[in-house]
Amino acid sequence: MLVDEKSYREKVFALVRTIPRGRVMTYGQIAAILGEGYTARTVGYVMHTASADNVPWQRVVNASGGCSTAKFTVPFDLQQKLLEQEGVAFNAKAKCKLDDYLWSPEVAEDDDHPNLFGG
DNA sequence: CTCGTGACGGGGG
DNA sequence: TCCCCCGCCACGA
Repeated sequence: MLVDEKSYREKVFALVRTIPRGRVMTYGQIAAILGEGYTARTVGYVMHTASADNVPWQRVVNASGGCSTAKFTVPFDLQQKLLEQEGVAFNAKAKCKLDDYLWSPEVAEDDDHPNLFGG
């Protein structure tokens, strides 16, 4: 690859772009996969610089399965709404079930879930 | 170069 | 189970 020396941010974005519709990843998981130098904190920082045009930022949630963006970055619960449109269900506590929706690029083929994107 | 910030995560009460 | 505190490291002024 000609551009293996991507920016710190580009690596995060590249990974986020691999998250399929109807699935999510957590900041900590992304940091763990990218490895050295990456922490949930920095991944979160990087994500806030992302553009909706370049990255499906909505598919990144915190370790609790909730939307950290709901606090102030975007109007109210936009992220949750976007995810719900993709088939990700949230409970009354505004958390999605990570056991069902968490995406792992390394075990992508192991998915025994139904086609959430079906539509 | 230095200081403070921030879309996080884990442990204890 | 929820809330608070501390540590983590890239970025911007």
